[in-house]
Amino acid sequence: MEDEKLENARERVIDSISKNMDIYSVTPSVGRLYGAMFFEKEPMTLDEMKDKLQMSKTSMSTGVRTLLDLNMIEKVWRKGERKDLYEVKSDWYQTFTDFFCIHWRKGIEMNRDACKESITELMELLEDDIPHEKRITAQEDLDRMSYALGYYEWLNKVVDLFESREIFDVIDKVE
Amino acid sequence: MEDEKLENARERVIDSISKNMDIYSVTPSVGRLYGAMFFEKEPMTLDEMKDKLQMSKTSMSTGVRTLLDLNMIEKVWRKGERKDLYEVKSDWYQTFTDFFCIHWRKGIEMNRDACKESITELMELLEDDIPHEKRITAQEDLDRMSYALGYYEWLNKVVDLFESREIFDVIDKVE
DNA sequence: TAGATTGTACAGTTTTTTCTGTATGTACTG
DNA sequence: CAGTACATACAGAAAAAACTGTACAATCTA
Repeated sequence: MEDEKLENARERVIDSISKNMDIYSVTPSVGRLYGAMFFEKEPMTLDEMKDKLQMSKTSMSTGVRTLLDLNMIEKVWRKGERKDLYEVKSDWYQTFTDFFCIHWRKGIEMNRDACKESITELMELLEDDIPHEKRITAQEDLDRMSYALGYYEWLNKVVDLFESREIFDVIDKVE
Repeated sequence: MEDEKLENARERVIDSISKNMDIYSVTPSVGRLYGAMFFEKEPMTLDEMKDKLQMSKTSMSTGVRTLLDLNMIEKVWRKGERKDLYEVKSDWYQTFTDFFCIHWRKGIEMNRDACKESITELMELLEDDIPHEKRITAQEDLDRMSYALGYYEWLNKVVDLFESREIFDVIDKVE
């Protein structure tokens, strides 16, 4: 009776987390795994996960690796315990900023490099004596890429804001 | 000759954009479509896209819809033109904040509601006379959910920061 | 109104991703 | 050292997603 109510309350939240974990580019199964771990008092073993979620141990293994890569869970060491133990990282603010930073830095860097390289090429091209029409196109592309570069610079600063934790000066954590 | 250089410069950037569009949860094909439109001076029709990308018109149609949903491109009206025309939105800062806000609000709202509902249930449960052990569990779950709620509140404020454009007071746009 | 033209719904195919069971390497235990 | 317990690599099966071609509804043209 009380069990059921407790279970329902948990299940609702786990379900919601699972459904929304796609914002972290993660499959619902992995989301469910995270949700399950979130409510577990003790760190979990792969076998416990597999029993809980009724899935293969292999899936638990890969799911755990995914969550580790996302810095959402961590490995716990406990003496005399042979199995690996995992629990969710307790600081969700940190988890968010980690994800945000990794996610966007990745996208920024590569695009910025590509833009820089192409900008150089186009500038060289513009020094040559080329048909007027090509010159126009080159100049337009150059403008576009320069705009992109400025945007990436801004975005980088936004990421810095989170990475440096200054964001918490702007928006206080909620206790 | 110049054509080739121009093409190379573009292709490099389009390629990079395409590869990195997964940060917008978008397939490389759609990323390539976006990249192509980015460099196109004039708004494009579906047929032009299909010729450019050598893909089916259906794919262009769904791709365009995806990009429209993301507020990354917009429909352009031009008199005497029967075909639909599309071009990339020019304000990338706006595009970013739109995406950021939609993306995170979605995740927040549902989880927050789930937490609220479950919190209410658990509080009711705690008013009853229940076994000590259950009481402990209920209280622990309650704490976890309250923490989550606080975090979501914070995240909401972060989204507000972007939506209200105050972020540009914190981090200036780069010209 | 008949005849084109255009965008998309839909069904089927291909490709990609997720999931599982077995097999294997590693590390602990006695 | 043999024996056990564990996590994961790998290959194949199942499921999901992306892509295509056809069909059709809506809109324009004459």
